[in-house]
Amino acid sequence: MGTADGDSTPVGTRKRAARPRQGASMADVARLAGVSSQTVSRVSNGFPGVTEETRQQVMAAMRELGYRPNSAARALKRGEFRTLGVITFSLSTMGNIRTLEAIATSAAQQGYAVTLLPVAVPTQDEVNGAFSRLGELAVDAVIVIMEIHLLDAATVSLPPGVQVVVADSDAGDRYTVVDTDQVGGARDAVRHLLALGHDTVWHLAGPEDSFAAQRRAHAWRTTLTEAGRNPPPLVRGDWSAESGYRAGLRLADEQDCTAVFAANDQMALGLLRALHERGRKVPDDVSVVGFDDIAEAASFLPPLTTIHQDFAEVGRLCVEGVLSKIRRPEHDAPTGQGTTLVPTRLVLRDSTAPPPSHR
Amino acid sequence: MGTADGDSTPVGTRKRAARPRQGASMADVARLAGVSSQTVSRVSNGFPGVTEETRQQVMAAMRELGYRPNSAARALKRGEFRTLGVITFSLSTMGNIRTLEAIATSAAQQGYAVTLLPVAVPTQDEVNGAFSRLGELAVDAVIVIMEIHLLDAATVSLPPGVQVVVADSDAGDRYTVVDTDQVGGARDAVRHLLALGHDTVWHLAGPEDSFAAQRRAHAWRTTLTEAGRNPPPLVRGDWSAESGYRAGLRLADEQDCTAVFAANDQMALGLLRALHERGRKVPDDVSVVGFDDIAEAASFLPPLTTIHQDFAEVGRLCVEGVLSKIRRPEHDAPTGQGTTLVPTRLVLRDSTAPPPSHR
DNA sequence: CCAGGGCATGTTTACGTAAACATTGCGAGC
DNA sequence: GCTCGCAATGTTTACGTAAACATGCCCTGG
Repeated sequence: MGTADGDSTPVGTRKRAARPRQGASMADVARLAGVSSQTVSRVSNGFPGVTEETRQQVMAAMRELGYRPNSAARALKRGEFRTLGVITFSLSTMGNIRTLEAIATSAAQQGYAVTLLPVAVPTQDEVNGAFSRLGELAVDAVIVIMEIHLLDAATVSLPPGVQVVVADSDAGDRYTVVDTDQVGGARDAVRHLLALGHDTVWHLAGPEDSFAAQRRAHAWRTTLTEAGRNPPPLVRGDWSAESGYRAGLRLADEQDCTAVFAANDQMALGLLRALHERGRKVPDDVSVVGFDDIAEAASFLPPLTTIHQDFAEVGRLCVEGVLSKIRRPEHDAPTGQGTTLVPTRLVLRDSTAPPPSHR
Repeated sequence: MGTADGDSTPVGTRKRAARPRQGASMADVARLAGVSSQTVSRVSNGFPGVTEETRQQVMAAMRELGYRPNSAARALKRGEFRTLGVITFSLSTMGNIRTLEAIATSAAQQGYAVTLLPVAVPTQDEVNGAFSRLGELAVDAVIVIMEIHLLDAATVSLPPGVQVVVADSDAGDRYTVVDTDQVGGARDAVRHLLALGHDTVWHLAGPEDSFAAQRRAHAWRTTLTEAGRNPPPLVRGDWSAESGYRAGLRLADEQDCTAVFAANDQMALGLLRALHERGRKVPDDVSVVGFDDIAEAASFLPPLTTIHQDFAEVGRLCVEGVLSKIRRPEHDAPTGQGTTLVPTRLVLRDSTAPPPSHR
C-alpha cells in the first residue's frame, strides 16, 4: 500500500457513491463527535461510563447525521433479533385478530417486535412454505395461531432451536399450547340454558376440521349427557354468519328446539336472522347463546348472551411463554409441552330466557 | 500466540459453550461438506458455478447440521432487511385488519416480511414512541395505517431515508397516500337513497377526529346540496355499534327521517337495533345504508345495503407503492406525494326501499 | 510525594455472510 | 504439445456493532 495517492478518507466514500445507503454508521458519528465508535456505542445503548459532556456531543452528532443504529449489525453481534414471528391463517376470524393484537402489544412491552407470516391458503403446502420461509426469517421464536392438524406434517421443516408456542389449538403433548378453556366455556353455555328450564340444548357447531369447534361440540354433548339429557342432532356450520343463517332456517322448523348454543357469535348472528324471518321470537320462543363475545354482540337483535373469550390474555401468555423459553437456554429439553387454559366468562344479555312451557 | 496449547479447533468451541447459539454457520457446513464457505454461500443462494455433485454434498451437510442462514448477517451484508414495517392503531377496526392482511400477503409475494408496530393508545406520545422504536427496527420501509393528524407531530422523528406510504388518511400533499374513495362511496350511498324517492338523507357520522369520517360526512352534505336537498342535522357516533344504537334511539323519534346513511356497518348494526326496538321497520319505514361491507353485513336484520371497500386492493397498492420507492433510489425526491384512490362499490341488500310516502 | 485504584475513553476483535478477487485444473485450438 | 480460456472452487475482505481488553489520567491515601 502507499503506491496510490489517497489513503485516509477516500476509502469510506469510494464505493459508497454506488450505493447511497441509508444512514450514517457509528464510525461516522464517532468521527464527527471526535470520539471513538465504542463511545458512540455506549451512548447508543445507555451504558454508564460516559461523561455527560461527551454524551451530549455524541447525541448532537447523532442528530446531525440522522444516525439510526443498524439493527442487522446489532442483531448479528448480539445473537438475537428481539423479534417474534407469528404464523397465522388469513386474519378472517376475530379471535385470531384479537390474539395477534395482544401478542403485538405484549411483545412491544417486552421490547420485542412482531413479524407476521401470513398463510394465504390453509393447505399443507402453504404451511410448509411458511415454515421454511421462517427458517430464513429474523426471528428468535415463533407463535403459531393455527389448528394443529395443519401443523403436523410441517413439524419436519421447523428449524431446530426455534422455540414455538401454539395458540388456539390442542396437542399440548407436543407443543406448549395456550388456549381458551373451550370446554369450560361450552359447559357454562349449556348449563345456563338448562338452568333456565330448557329440556335440552341444540348445538350449532363450527367446521369439522377445527379443534376448537370439536371441543366445544364435545363439551356440549358431555354436559348434556351428564345432566341426563338427550343431545339433539348436531347442526354444522362453518363459522360464518351465512352458514348460521342456513342452519337457522332448518332449526326454525324444529318445533321442540327452544335453546341453541352457537359455537361462535357470527353464526349466532345468522341464526338470529333466520329465526326472526321464520317468526320465532328470541328469546321468547328460542334462546340463543354464542361464543367469543365480539364487540358487536351487544348490538345484535336481541343483544346476545355469549361466552366471553379473553383473547388479550391468550396473547399475553403466548408471549410470556415463548420469551421464557428463549431466556431459559435448555431448561425445558425437547420442545416443551403443556397446555395453559385461559378461563371464559358467561356474559348475560337478552337472547336467553326460560322456555315457553315455563311461562 | 502459540504459548497456550490449543490452536486450531478449540477456538470455535470455547466461548460457544457459554452461549449455545442457535445454529450452525456457513463455516460449519463448509467444514462438514469439505468445501469453502463461499461455495456454501453459492449453494445457499442458488448461484451458478457449482457442480451438481458439490451441491448435493453441501445440501446434505446443511440438512445434517440443520443449517439456517443467519438473516442478520445476510441483512448486514446486503444492506436490506426485506422487511416492511406497519404502524397501526389497535386493530379494532375491521378495515385496518383487512388492510393489514392484504399488506402481509402482498409483501410475502414480493419476498418481504411484515413487522407490526402496534400503537396501543392513539396519543401523540405513543405515536412518537412507535416512530422512534421504528428507527431501530429492521425495516426497509414503512406503511402507516393511521389518521394523519396523529402523524403530524411525529414527522420530526421519522428517520430520514425511510420511505413511507400512508393508508387510510389524507395529506397526499406530504406523503404518498393510498385510500378508499371515501367521497365516491358516500356519494353513491346518498344518491342511491335519493333515487329511491327519499326527500333527504340523514347521516350517522364517525368520530370528529377521523378524516375518513370527515370526508364521508362532507361528501354526504355536498351530494345533498347539489341535489337541492336540505341536509338534516348530523348525528355523531364513534364507529361502535353501541354508539350507533344510541344515535338510533334519537333518530327513531324523528318522524320525517326515512333514510339514514351510516358511516360504517357497525354503527348501522346498532342503528338497526334501535329502530327495531322503537318499532320503526327497516326498510319499510326507514332505509339504512352502511359503509365497509363487513362479512356480517349480509346477515344483519335485515341484510344491510352498504358501500363495499376493497381493502385488499388498498393493501396491495401500499406494498406496491412502498416497494417502488425503495427500488427507485432517488427517483422521487423529498418524500414523494400523491393520493391513489381505490373505488368503492354499492352493494344492494334489503335495508333500503322507497319511503312510505311513495307506496 | 508517589503508588494504586478507579473512571473515562480508545483499540482490537469477532459475529456470519457475500462481493471481489485469486487460484486451480482441464479441455480445445493452433 | 503447449498455451489460452473458462469453469469450479478457494481466499480475502468489509458490512456495523459491541464485548473484551488496553490505555491514560486524575484523585486519594499512606
